[in-house]
Amino acid sequence: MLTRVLAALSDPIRLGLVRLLADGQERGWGELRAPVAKSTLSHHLKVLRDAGVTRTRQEGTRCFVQLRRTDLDNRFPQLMEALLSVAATDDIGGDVTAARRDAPR
Amino acid sequence: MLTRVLAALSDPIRLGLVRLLADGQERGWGELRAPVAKSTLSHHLKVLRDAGVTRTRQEGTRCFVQLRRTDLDNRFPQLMEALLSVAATDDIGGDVTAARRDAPR
DNA sequence: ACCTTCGTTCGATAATCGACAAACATCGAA
DNA sequence: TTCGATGTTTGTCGATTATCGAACGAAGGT
Repeated sequence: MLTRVLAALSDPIRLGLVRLLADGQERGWGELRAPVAKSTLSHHLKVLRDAGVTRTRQEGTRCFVQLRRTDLDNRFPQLMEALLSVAATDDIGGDVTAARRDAPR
Repeated sequence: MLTRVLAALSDPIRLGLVRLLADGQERGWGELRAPVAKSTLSHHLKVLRDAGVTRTRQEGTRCFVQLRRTDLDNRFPQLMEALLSVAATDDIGGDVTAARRDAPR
């Protein structure tokens, strides 16, 4: 549902997460750095997952998040491109980053 | 703010209103037909106005609503185009219509 | 002046949301 | 098997949201 996706992306932190994943690279949950508690981050990732924006893969005790770019592009042509472009220009969710893969939490 | 616009458009009724106004034509408030009370409709129009999506012109005792298409296209290139295309395909907010200009309320 | 129309604003209510800490579940390592 | 690391779930808080009906204020018409 389009409205679901728009609601999911109408939060700066979630949009920041999407920006971070925009290169198509899978990211480890533990790499993600956002100015919220981990339970809140888990919540945001669940919202994105439930809206069909991201996919989560579990591997042992840790999991990896990925943007469902091709699915989104099929269902909502041009939308992510337009969105990511504006979000980058305005640096929305710029406080969401990724730590080095071997960085301590 | 992008997130503000996304939040504004994440409601089916508001997206329906935007679809209705997508042709650039100005519409009389009284023409608008949505399955909500008039106070609720007023609220939705205020949300769209405050997000910079629409403009309202008052003329005497009635007012006219218009999509700020060129402003939106300048600020958020390609966004409305992508959004309106998907919304049309999925018929989101299809229960929002416009009555004939001389129709009774 | 009075009434009507039009849209906004005001409460009220129920639902949802973002945030946190704390408890929990799972899995690998020691 | 005990421990530690990793995410999720739960409970709670305050803020926001969608909705309604009713009251309101501004114009215009009678």
